[in-house]
Amino acid sequence: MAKILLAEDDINLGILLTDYLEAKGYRVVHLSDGKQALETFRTETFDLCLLDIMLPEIDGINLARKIRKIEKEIPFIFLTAKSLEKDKLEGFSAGADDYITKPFSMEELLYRIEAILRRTRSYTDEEPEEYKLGSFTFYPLTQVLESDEGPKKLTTKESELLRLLCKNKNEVLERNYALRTIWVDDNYFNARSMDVYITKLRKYLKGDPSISILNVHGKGYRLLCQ
Amino acid sequence: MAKILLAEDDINLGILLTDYLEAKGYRVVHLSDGKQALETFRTETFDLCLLDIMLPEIDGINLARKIRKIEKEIPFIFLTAKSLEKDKLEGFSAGADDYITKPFSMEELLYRIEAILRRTRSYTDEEPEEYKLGSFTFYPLTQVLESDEGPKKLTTKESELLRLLCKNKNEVLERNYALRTIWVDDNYFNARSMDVYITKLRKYLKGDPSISILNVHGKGYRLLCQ
DNA sequence: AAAACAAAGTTAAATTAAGTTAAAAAGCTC
DNA sequence: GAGCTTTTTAACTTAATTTAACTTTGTTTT
Repeated sequence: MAKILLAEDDINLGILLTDYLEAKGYRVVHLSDGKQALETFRTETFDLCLLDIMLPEIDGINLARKIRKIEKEIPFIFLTAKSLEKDKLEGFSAGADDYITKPFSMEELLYRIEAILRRTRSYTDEEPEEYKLGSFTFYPLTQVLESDEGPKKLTTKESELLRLLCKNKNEVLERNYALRTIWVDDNYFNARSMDVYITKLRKYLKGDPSISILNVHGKGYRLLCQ
Repeated sequence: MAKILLAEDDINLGILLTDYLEAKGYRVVHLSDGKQALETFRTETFDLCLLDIMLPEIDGINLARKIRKIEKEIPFIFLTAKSLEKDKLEGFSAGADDYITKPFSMEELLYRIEAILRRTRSYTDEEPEEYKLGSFTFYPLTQVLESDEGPKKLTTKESELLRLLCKNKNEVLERNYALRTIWVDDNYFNARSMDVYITKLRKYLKGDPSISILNVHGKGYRLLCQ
């Protein structure tokens, strides 16, 4: 299971988070200042960093920059008490993968952690070069969907959605899972946006009647194919 | 972390800058006149100089010229209260890497410092001699892109952009990161300029269909190659 | 089973991002 | 400072994504 570096100076919150995440099966190393966190990062390997923005010694954003220099691919989630836009911008420029404003629910945080680990793993884990879908072949890396008619270049969003459907071929891909993975945030508007993309994918795939994207009401979608 | 020489005679601003940059993890040595700054530069080593143009004893521009004689490669950023064009011109002729007009935000300054350090460091870090891109070979140091057709000399901007793409081969190179690294400032016009360079690079690389520069809408570019 | 509600589907418009090409401006070199 | 290259600006085009408005389908309530 994933190993998480938690840098949080509020001791109570830190312990709470550690206990919760450990209960969910993660390994958590909790440090209460930026300097210690950096030292720890140098000597151990982690899958994800959970950094408070306001930290003694080295603040979260600079800590992230330093960590990024050591390991380019590691994902960050920033925690912050203030919902200041400025922080948010700075955070993203330091390479934040996500951002959560205090107070937040443990469950919300867990969702985001899982979404990020899924995203980062999915590309580092061996990604299939191609998916066979009836008379179609989908190449997720190049974002191309090939049919008898010839190749069709997909947009990023189309391709990511089709990729998730393929990974869960013949099983239910949950709406929220997809939204969190592709759109990060599963709000109303992103959900509408996803509807539009489902329509587009159905249109692209309608050449072969053995392939279809079924809706499972209230749950998600099932990509059906032999 | 980088060590910065700050020459600023406005004591309040000097202290403010020193505190801010130290909080961001830099080591800062603050001097309030040109003579002291030069003396200090002779006895210690720095990674970057932040010089006010108006300084007692030796003004910022002449200070820069003297410092350049001691260390040829050191980057400068000039600070000035007046937005006088004349100053700007003189500053650049003295070898300024960047220029910031008071009043400026601390964040703005930080961005520029980071962009410059990235640029100057990236060349001292071990840079690959060549990148293999399908049937192309790109030599970042000599700025040459070689294909079956023969070698093509790239311009500085073309080469730097291709270099960043290569460094992030098969992953997303973020637009803003590239803009800040190559163009220093990620404003609208520089972004348009970068578009132009992407078009140029695509044209140069179109000889090999296995190589392509994919756009990831709202994020950046992905240099795709086997 | 009709009404009420919620979820999903469709289509088009609006918005924002990116692509292309040419011309203008800025930098060099001799 | 003429003649070159490089870079930026401009004008315009195309494309990706989101929003909106409206329709259909499924589920629950009474």
